Amino acid sequence: MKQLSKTNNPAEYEKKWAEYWLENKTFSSAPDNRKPYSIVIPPPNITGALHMGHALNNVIQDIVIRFHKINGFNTMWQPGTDHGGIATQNVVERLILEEDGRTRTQMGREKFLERMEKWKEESGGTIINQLKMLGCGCDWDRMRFTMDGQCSKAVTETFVTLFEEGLIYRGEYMINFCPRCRTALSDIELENEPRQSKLWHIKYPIAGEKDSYVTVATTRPETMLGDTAVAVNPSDKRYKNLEGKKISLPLTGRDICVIKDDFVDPAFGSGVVKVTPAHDPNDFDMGRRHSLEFVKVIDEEARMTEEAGKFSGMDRFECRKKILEELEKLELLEKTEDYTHAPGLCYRCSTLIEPLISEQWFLKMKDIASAAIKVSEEKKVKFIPSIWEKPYLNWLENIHDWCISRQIWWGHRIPVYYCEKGCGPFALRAKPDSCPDCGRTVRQDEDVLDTWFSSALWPFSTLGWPEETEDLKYYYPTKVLVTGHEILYLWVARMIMMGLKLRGDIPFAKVNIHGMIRDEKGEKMSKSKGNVIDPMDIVKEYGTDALRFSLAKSAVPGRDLQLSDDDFIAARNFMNKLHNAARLIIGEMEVKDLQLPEVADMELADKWILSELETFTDRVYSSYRKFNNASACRLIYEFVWNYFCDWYLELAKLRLYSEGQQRQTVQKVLLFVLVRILNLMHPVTPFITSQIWEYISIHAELPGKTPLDMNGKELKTPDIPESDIGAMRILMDIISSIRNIRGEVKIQPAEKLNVSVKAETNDKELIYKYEHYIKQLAGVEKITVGSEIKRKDGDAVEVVGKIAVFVEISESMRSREINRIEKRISEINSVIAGYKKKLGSRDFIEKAPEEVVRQTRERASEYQDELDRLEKNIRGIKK
RNA sequence: GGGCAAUUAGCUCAGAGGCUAGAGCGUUCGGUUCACAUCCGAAAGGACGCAGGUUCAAGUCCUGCAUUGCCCA
Repeated sequence: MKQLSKTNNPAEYEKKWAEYWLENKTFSSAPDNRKPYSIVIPPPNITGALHMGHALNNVIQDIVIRFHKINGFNTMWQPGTDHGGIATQNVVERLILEEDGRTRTQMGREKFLERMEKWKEESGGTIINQLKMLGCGCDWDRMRFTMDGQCSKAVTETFVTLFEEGLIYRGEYMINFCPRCRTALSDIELENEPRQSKLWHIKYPIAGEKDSYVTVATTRPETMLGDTAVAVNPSDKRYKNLEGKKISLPLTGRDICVIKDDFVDPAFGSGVVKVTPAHDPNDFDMGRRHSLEFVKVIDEEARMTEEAGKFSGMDRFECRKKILEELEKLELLEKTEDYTHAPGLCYRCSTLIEPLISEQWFLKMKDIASAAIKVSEEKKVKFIPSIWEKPYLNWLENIHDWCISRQIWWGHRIPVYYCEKGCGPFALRAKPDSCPDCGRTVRQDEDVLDTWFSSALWPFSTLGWPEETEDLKYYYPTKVLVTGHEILYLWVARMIMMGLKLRGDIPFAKVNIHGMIRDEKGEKMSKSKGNVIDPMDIVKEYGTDALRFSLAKSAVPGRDLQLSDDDFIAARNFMNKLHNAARLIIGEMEVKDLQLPEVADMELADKWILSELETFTDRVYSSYRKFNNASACRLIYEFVWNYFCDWYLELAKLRLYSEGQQRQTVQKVLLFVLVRILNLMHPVTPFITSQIWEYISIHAELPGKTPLDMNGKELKTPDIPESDIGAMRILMDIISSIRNIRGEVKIQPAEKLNVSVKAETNDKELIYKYEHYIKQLAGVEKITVGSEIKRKDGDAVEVVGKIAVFVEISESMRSREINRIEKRISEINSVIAGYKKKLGSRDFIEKAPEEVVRQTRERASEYQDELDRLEKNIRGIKK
């Protein structure tokens, strides 16, 4: 008989199973007459490697998929990768700079894109391969890439459709420009990080008046060169006198006007603000309201323009220094304060954003957004947990038009063409040979689309849209999207909007939003902090299942996860526990199939564990259905360790190591429970459960080839009378009592005890019948049971309901026993006091439900009984 | 400035208005038992952030406050 090893060794079998699922195409799916259960992966960027966030996100999805597959759904998990626009281009730009010292502009667009393709081929599959090793049950034959032919077609179709409807337009607006990435960013691609900075108070002389000036405060003195006004709040009485006057802008020789605008906060600085319409979003709006001049003094490379006069060509920070020096010399710098503010940073490279005016492509969002608001309000799309609904709605209600053009090369080139003569722009599904209007040569728009433009189409572009494919009909809408909250706006909301707009239906019915991974100190994991845990290191050290289990167990809905080594160790130990339980069961196994014995042949423990199994199964199922994997994991852990192993296996040994009919009976129950456990655990820990399943299959025939191929819940457990469960609990309580005495009074575990039990008829029979349980688990030599049993002098005592347990102890242990009982008595006294107070309240008796009152009375009297017995007995010991 | 969340054992966290508020780790005591020392048995450890309120009954619901974190402007 093949034996399992003494400790679980995941490295020995994990690779085998990962490959098994791939080679057997276990998770391939095609439309059929079963109910579909489809999800789409949040496509990871082709840059970089798997981090804990990916691991968590994908483990959750795999749990969902495996759970539903076990339950008979036709599951389809759409895998793929995202081209990752700016992020990916940055990586390759750095690479070519290292390789041969060239920038992308030196290299040229065509050559650069070739290099990008090559790089994508070489390293683009890293994360996907790691996901395969984690056991992720994607339909790998359906692998997509946001820039492949299929997805690109969807992008073009979308752009042209929206353009034709007039929803996409080109315009000159203030956008966020990253001078390092050299591209526009949408307003949600910024990050704000508080920075220690200064607030400079600068004196602006009033034109034509000697020694008369106003003071403006700014965090960006270099933009003053582009000021075209100063503004005050119309209600600010202090500055009534400025009306009609001009300000002589220092360092430029220009005179600028004074405007009144409600935007100005009279409490900020002096109440006068400088207005730089070309370099600040708020000033831009003011500039428009007051028809101010827009003077661009900083360019796309963050250098000062010609307009900056003698500062022209300087870097923006260098210019700031120079300007401050000069103002100082002119005695125009009134004061400098420390100031903390949170300027916008590029979410890809953390460079300080430069607000610039430029011509970009925008998508009108208002109407599209209102449809997305409606489906959430009508609960057609549900957020889990629901707290995310409000931020989602709030964002949509205040939505801005989406700047979709990017000045980079890696991405979907905007399908817009211009005629050399000036016809157009034309948005077209295919590049025209010549201008549709005049026949001259055309050129394509230089810009590419925002990465998120293509990912917004992901749930249907992957299924063949714009073609009306069978896949699309069968799998769309998908059932649930599993993702983190950091891309709620960037991605989730946009998918819903695009799904509704282009497909006329929601892309998914539910959005399961999980937390973020933090380290043991609660800090965000980041490369710069150096506190990242590489999931692959954890896999190597503890095994994939341990990684998966600890992630799933920590992922309480709506909360961030804090992970430390302890979590992985605990999960590893649990896997080992399961392994060893299986080892015990399989090692002794003679039964050939999954048939439970007749209830009449079962012992009490058998009935008890089957009943508990049923209860736990229901609770685990309900947790899985609510996407509460953490709860499912905790329940499984509790059942396997504290019920099955600690109690049932220990009791099972009695029959397992004996001869006769009962040896078969207990083996049948053991196998049944084990198989159900494997089924319940499989979604979280697919490797070890498959491995154990395989070992079982050597000896016995199971209804499925792996835990995935059968639904353990369909194996019916018999109905067990409540009284049997109660009886088992009494026995367990007696055992715990004896163990408690042993531990507290410090009797060596090896020392066998003599116990006498005072019990009435029914209980007496129960204890007689199952005295071997007590002997086995409490280390008891001899038990005497009777209704007339009297405590012998010096015996230790415990009370279990109506039963009193007496344990013979030696003279030297008496004082410990007295302490123990006295402590217990004072404990019970305070409990009883609580009950008395409750039961003494007329309100409680009258208003609480009858059932609660009855229960409370019962418990109170039980405690009173226990107290009485203990008090009676302690006198005997003290004698 | 607005919003949201969190605050429970030394640590990390669970917790269906109603059993004496739980687990894991850590701590203490005891264990070479034929599945497992990655283990077994026992114990200690808690005004559930503060102050009010609702309720027969509040860790749980409501209000305010404090601290921390996140999102939005």
